[in-house]
Amino acid sequence: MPEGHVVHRLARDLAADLGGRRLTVSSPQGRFTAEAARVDGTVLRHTEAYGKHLFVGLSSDDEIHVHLGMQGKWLRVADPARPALPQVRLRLATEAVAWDLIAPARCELLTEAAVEDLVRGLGPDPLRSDTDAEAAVAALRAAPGAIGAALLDQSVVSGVGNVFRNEALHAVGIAPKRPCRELSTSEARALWAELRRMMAQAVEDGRIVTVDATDRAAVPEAEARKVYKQQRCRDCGTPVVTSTVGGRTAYHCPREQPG
DNA sequence: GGGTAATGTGGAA
DNA sequence: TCCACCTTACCCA
Repeated sequence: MPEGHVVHRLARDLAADLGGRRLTVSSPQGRFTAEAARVDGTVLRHTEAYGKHLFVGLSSDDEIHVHLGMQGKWLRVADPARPALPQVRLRLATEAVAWDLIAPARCELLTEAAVEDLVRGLGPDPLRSDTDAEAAVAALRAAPGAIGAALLDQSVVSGVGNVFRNEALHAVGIAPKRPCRELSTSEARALWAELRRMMAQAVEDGRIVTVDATDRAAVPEAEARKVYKQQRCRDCGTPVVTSTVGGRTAYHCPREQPG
């Protein structure tokens, strides 16, 4: 269940397994059958993540665009001879390995021009090296409404989901309901830097762990965050406050995130 | 075995 | 603001 770190990690892992390889493309579930037939036998040229969007570029000049939505996931299948489950929307296979896409919100073929249009509508992605930090800071300060809502708006910044917005705001001591226009430049800079740090760490970990731990992999999922879905703040023990911000449940520590 | 929430988004109301 | 979508995981019985 994917925020941007999952998509960036997938771009990397798919490229490692499938980059430069000729693909057998199929849609066992049937909702991508015509498109799969069109690109079956093409070579995977590159993969790219932008926000929560994944693009798989093929030698036919088609791009497969995948958005996982809330439930989508890719499963790596070590034995490509093993038939896919019937609910698999898309299988990308070589003779060595297969990747199966389950329950995506979107899976479609786009032209490169259509990809550019889509990406143009996305705000800066903290996980990309080609983003302008000062532009991101300006966009955050200029956004209408609360910072907790702006962080979920993919046209303001992209790739941030409900876990990162709550954990990053906590890390920099900003309450989710603070209006964007009230944020100082230094606050917005700290928030952007924290998003970049936290999300990059999550790409490496393959999960979101924001508590301090020597062995990050050993932290149980339910205890991996400081405020998100926590009863008490894992820094100071203060009861976590829940509210609705930007249409989703926000979590914050009233002591460390005043206002 | 059933019921529900879920790290998301877009369209209807 | 609500709801539908796609599926899984976890809780409860």
